[in-house]
Amino acid sequence: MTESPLRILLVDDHPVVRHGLKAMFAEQPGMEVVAEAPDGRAALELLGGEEESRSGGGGGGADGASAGIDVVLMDLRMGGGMDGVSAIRRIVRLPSPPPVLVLTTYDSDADILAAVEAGATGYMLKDAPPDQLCEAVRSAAQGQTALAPDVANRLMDRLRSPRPALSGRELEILGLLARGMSNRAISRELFISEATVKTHLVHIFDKLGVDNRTAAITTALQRGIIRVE
Amino acid sequence: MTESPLRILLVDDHPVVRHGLKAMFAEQPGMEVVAEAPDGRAALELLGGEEESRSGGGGGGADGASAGIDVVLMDLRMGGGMDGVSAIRRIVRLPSPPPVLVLTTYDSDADILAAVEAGATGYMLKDAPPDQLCEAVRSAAQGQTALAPDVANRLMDRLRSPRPALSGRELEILGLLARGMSNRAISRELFISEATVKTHLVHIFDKLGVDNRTAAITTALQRGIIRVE
DNA sequence: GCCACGATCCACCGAACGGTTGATGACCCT
DNA sequence: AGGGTCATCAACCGTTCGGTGGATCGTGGC
Repeated sequence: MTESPLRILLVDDHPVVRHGLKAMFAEQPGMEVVAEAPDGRAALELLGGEEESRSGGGGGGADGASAGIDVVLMDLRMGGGMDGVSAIRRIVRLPSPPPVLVLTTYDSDADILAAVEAGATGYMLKDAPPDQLCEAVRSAAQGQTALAPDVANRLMDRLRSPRPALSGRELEILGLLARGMSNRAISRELFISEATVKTHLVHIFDKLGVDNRTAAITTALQRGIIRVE
Repeated sequence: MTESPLRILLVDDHPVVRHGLKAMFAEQPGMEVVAEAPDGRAALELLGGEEESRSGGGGGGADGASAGIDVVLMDLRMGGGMDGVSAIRRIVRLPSPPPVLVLTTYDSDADILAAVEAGATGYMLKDAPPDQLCEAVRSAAQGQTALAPDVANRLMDRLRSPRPALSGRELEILGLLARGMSNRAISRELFISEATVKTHLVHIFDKLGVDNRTAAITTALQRGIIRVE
């Protein structure tokens, strides 16, 4: 149906993975890796999105933002450079943005939701078999959602039993909690009273379905609400 | 110097990564991927290590255990099948074991130490540039240690400021702690008194350099002493 | 305007936690 | 026999935490 091959932009900080995907797509008819980037920033530059300040232009070299890219394959959590989610958020704001298919190792709620909310067209895991991956890329290129089975299940679970979302302040306190800080220490850090910290904690425990701070940390980690490091 | 190419066994649960490594080594003269496995169990079978019970043999088909493999490239943390560390532990017990070079995403203390202690010849990270990787494979094939810079730094740090090791019981209690259990719950789980739990906790805090249970969990996670999931 | 929600604070109380000291038995190594 | 480590328990005490029931204030939506 389409005559020209799908032009793919790879964004992944692992040279090995980039190499593998490139080789994999090289074997597939109608798919071609035309660009690579080790992080979000480089990807945006390739897409012509780094020049946001140059508004109103349009007579530049590359025509438009898509810059000859039909689909972006994007890893999350890339060391050093721009985060995958931030990159997605920016890419979808480009004039005529290419669809972004996330390809990552992690399947935590936080990663999935952040990516989808940022505007990802699909979410695949790196342990997927090659043909599933190719199929997903083809779907994504046409703008259709492509989800790995595990990811789809997680989303369905979430819809079935919706978790109450933590407010911004609660997330902030949860983060400090996970650093091992006491209520008093948190209160001083945020310039609020200890009583307020306790109130927030009660709400956090409530929303997470736990009854003490250690359990709050571990369930938050499990659900990917917070992260170590 | 060596005339026949290095024969490599890849062990990784990600098809993409296997593909990438294969393509990468195909470009390198004197290196060749001759076998692949998605997990430790499959790797052992390829190496002829699944028949441990056949002791005293030696006149079988394949000569010895190495089965024509010069070096094993092994991921840790593979979904489903046998863990990478367990696989290494078994491989090095084979009659004439090939060197095992670990290639993984994670650089936590726990992973590195477990792998080295299990008998890994080297430890590289997946974000390493291809030529560094090839160099490491060559070194490993000759039985020489090959460490990624970050990994080497971590090990040196550890040697400079040796951490007191947690005892078995302390690790057990730390694990339960990280599940959000109270002292009383832990005591009931382990059939010991609450006083004993508290004593262990004091020792754990001491060794980790913290002063409360939440901080204990997070530093233990950071150092890779315990893991989420 | 009113209502919902989030963020802030207060007071009280019982339970849990953290720190200390001290003690016992088991085991291993020398 | 002695010294070291580990695991076990006890009593005590001050601090922190968790739970409850309030209260005020601002923002944003209907």
